[in-house]
Amino acid sequence: MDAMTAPTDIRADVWTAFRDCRLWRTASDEAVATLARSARLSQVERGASLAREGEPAEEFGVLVSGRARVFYLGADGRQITFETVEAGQPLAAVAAMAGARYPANIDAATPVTYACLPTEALFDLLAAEPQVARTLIADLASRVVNFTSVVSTLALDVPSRVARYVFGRALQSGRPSETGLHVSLGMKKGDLAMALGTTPESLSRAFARLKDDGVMEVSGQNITITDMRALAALGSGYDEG
Amino acid sequence: MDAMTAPTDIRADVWTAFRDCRLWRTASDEAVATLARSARLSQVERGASLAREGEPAEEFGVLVSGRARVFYLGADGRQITFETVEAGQPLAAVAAMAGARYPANIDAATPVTYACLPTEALFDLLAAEPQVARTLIADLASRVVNFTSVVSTLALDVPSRVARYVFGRALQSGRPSETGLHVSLGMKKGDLAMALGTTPESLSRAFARLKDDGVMEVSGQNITITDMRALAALGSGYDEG
DNA sequence: GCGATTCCTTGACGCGCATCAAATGGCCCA
DNA sequence: TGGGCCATTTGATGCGCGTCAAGGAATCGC
Repeated sequence: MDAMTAPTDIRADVWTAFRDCRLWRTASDEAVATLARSARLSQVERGASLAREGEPAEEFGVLVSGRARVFYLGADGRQITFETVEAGQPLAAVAAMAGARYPANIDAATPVTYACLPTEALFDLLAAEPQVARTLIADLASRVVNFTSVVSTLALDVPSRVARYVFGRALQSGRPSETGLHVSLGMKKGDLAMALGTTPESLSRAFARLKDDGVMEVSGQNITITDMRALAALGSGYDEG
Repeated sequence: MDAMTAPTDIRADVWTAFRDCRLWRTASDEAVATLARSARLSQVERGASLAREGEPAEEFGVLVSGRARVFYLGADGRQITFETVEAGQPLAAVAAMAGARYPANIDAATPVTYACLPTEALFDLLAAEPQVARTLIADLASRVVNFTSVVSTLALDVPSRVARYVFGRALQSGRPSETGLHVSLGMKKGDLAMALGTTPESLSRAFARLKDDGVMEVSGQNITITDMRALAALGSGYDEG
């Protein structure tokens, strides 16, 4: 992706993560290196908590390796996954920029390495390179837009949410074959259930129903879409930003 | 609020709306005036549509007078209100900055006057006065945080959503008395039902239940909170930004 | 004061989903 | 090959909420 090799005083994986981070995509290599140097690295095991709802957000992070899950903890202990964060993506940056408290919880979904930065480091970068602001603003705005899609997804029933998800996967990684469009779910069904704000049981029934209706075939994590038109109609409103 | 009077070539109400707009709170009066001058004014009646989901967002607006409702239209025609926009607040600015399509619909809840601007006008302002970026970023970030609260609210059952709303009202405008904390709902119950993503019937039952449980007394739009602790527990997770 | 409209409440009913419980299937390892 | 563990499925049950329908209650008009 980037021709530049890591500065010798920065770990290669850390450099890659920072350089890939879309918040400051348009920043210079030097500015990114400065940012990376001021970071504090942490390594935690699967299941560890990276942030708890309600704590003041004075730092933000960049995920170096592993996967983290951002979720809201309902009053009754039920949890809804907002998003899954992967290497090179910012962690809790929004709360930090808003100067607010964390609005959600973050857990490590796998063993995770992440870099921690004080919020001010980000504003220092903006002062040094003002053109980065436009990138950052566009990114934040996109996040707001994406959240509206999360909300609207929750307004649909479970089969529709599944249809929307599969349709989205098909758009970005579907492989045609003579029997239909092949798609992989990309995660275990239990995890998918959580990401869609439902339970494994209901998800299973939703797949059974979509199968009965002749929309798709299901075999483990592998899906064959047999009626793309019906799938699109079910997950209606989907648009890929 | 502002000592400055409107430039003579700008309508007083338009100037007030632009000067009050929090997106460029830190901009100079001249910059705001430039912005206001490049705006196109429109006036529509109650119920008119200001933006439709799916249309490309090449302009954004500032509400000069009246109230507008931002809502998502579910597949079955049900609608969920995201927020209510009042005078001096931006309209569809997020979608414009993201360069995306409108993710939601906007209707006039009352007769509305609004000013329309091309997206580039905003970026011109940022180029002229870079310090505005920080304001804008903080505001956008807050919006993202607020959206997470919308999502988490939808994860609660209806009585909890009501409790959360009343609790929030109590924090910002509760008046103590010997019988309890007096609060006004601030809108008709039918409107509140929509704002909370439910129906008037369910809202009515929720109030009845809260009354039975001894949490509050209800009389028209006037609420008397008799058990603040229980109310806070029901609407748990609330935090005032 | 009286009707008309709008708003709110109450009851009955059905649907979708979460929950509990149990059965089935896949996979690794001994 | 057999046992244990986990993911997935299936069935039964109950609850919350939206819907339809009807009955008050408040407000505004004249």
